[in-house]
Amino acid sequence: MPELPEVETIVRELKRELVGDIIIDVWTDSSKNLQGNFSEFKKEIKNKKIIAVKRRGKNIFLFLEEDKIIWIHLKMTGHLLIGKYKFNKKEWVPVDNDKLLDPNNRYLHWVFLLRSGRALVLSDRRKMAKIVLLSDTSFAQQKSLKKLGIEPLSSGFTPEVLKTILRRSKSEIKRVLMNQEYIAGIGNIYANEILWKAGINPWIPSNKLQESQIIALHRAIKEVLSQAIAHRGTSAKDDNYRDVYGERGKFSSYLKVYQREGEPCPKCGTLIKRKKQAGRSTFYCPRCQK
DNA sequence: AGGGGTACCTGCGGGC
DNA sequence: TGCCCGCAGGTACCCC
Repeated sequence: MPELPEVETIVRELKRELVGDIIIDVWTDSSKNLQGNFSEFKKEIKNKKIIAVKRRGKNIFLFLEEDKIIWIHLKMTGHLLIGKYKFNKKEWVPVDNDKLLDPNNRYLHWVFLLRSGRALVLSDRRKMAKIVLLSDTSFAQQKSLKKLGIEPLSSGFTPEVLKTILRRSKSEIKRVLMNQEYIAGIGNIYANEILWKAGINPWIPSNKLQESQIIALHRAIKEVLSQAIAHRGTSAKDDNYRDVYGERGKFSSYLKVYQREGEPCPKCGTLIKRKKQAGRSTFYCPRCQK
């Protein structure tokens, strides 16, 4: 589900809301999300204070005292919500009635009860989200984390650096953008939007991009991602994404091609096309992105 | 290396 | 209405 802008929005709020709070208990009906044993996990994190929250690519890390790190990847449909919840017969429901309408409350699978009386909740319709308990040492040993590419919004991500990345691969440019080992955090929505903005064909080999295209691509990556963060992420047609308060992301109304098959390209009026690429939908303007 | 496919899971919407 | 199909923001893994 969430890509860099959504995860960044979530993490900023988690940081504000959770740092200093203490996990007093944890409940789940879907221990498959967890790598490892649930009772062990519970024992390790119970009564630990949350001291920091960080993001890396699409990964979320809750740093607890005594060298415990909860690593969460939301995958396609994971959501983190904060609020007051109560156990009603056999399911958790929000105490605040306004939140009953949040579709994610139907799929609550993890509840972290907090000393403050609130809960951090993971909703996950497709149960693919991943939770792993790490220590500083095991954190440093995680292969998939070690392999993560550069943060596209960091100051180190310059046009020169992008050029070096692109020259390394003959793969189609959209695949490279979505490959977390090259650049961390871009998924299908933003890859589509970025390539449209830069006027680049999603199928051209990464190492064939012209200098001017690399400059345009670099600018598009920075602009699209930071604008999406400014609008608190994207809740697309299926209304899936919500922030930790259950609010929609407002970048949806700024999407130019994603889920706009058959609609006119905002630049030239040609109808937007959709084609399968690497098992995903690629939306593009056949005229602007030749 | 790089492209294709499937698996993990579940639900929704469209077509017939 | 009911059923089948394709689709979904991600990623790991297998095959050629």
